[in-house]
Amino acid sequence: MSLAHVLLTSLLEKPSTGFELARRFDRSMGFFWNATHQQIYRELNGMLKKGWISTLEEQAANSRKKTYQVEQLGRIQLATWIEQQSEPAQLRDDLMVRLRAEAQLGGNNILPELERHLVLHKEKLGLYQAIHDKDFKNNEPTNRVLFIHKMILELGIIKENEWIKWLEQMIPQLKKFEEANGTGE
Amino acid sequence: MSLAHVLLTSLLEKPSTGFELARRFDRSMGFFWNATHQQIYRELNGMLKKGWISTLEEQAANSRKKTYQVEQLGRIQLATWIEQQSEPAQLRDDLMVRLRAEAQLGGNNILPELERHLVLHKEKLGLYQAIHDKDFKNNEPTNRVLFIHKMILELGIIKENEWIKWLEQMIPQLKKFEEANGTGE
DNA sequence: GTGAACATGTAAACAGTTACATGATTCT
DNA sequence: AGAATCATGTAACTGTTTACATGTTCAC
Repeated sequence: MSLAHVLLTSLLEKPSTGFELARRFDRSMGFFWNATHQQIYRELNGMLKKGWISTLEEQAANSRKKTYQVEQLGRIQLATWIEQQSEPAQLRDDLMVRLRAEAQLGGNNILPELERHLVLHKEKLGLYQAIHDKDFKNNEPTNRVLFIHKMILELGIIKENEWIKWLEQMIPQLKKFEEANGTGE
Repeated sequence: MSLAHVLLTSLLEKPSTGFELARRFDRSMGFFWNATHQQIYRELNGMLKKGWISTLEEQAANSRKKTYQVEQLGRIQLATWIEQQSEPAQLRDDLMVRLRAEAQLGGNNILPELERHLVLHKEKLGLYQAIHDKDFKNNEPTNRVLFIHKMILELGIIKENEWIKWLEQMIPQLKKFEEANGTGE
């Protein structure tokens, strides 16, 4: 159950509404965890009941908007959770399943999807690099928090780069097999 | 719902029992998809009901063992599914959540977990490389199916390598922050 | 004032994990 | 005969996704 802890971390950085949290997931946070707004609201309600977080009082009474902040209980929970071990995330990659299925079944129809993914990975890389340029430019952070954020971002960049390299090797080689097999299938 | 299609692909390669499928997941298949035996049995029963797969008749009547094979309906399902688009798999990485939480909360307690993960990734890399050496040695496969299997395996190797490189950069730098902060606390 | 973006929620369906239980086969 | 491994299953729970519904705020 990491979602609660992602949210706690995010709220520690800045008290926020559920909506803001969801949006932040689409940015920096999103490349190692993501969640839909429904999941987030449910989790926030749960944590509110357990007393891990609370809503800010100052809110206008006529608004539905609720800004959450972390309570002491939430901090303790997060600190306890950090100590726990977890196994490396296991891949669950639809594209690899499709690729292997297509290999078995034939049809030579996987190329457009590979090319589409190449574009998507390039876009994501561009986004990450833009954040990197903006936040870390050329100076090495002396602050431990910033250093960790930078390293996490760089891991994201590395992963996108590797995907791109792999796809750029895969696509032309599959095309060769297609040619070798003749034009008509 | 990819699990069904992973199983279909696996069964196309070779008719198998649920147990055999589960075991195969721990090997080559497992590095881009994995499932517990309970998931597999449930899915197999579901596909059996839908007529995508069937059991071999030849089985001894007094055994509980059931060997499944793909039916025409299953092939059609798989072929249809391959055509569909899917978004790149999104990461869900506990370790990154912990790292970012620890950055925010302090405590300098994440290093042992990073070192543990480094060992795990090295072990996994060793396993993949052993499979690679065994199956593909030094000769480039001319067969399209084998070529795809090789490329998928190499993607796994690349990913483990990148993790190792990243962790080997991260760990000493975090140790520096620890030292800079003094021995106590 | 109306449309876009902000903001929150319920309900149902689907997928994945954990705990528990049991039978069959093979090896010693 | 007993242990290890092979093999399958039920039940309960937890987590995730999708569809649907609705109210609020801000800019034009």
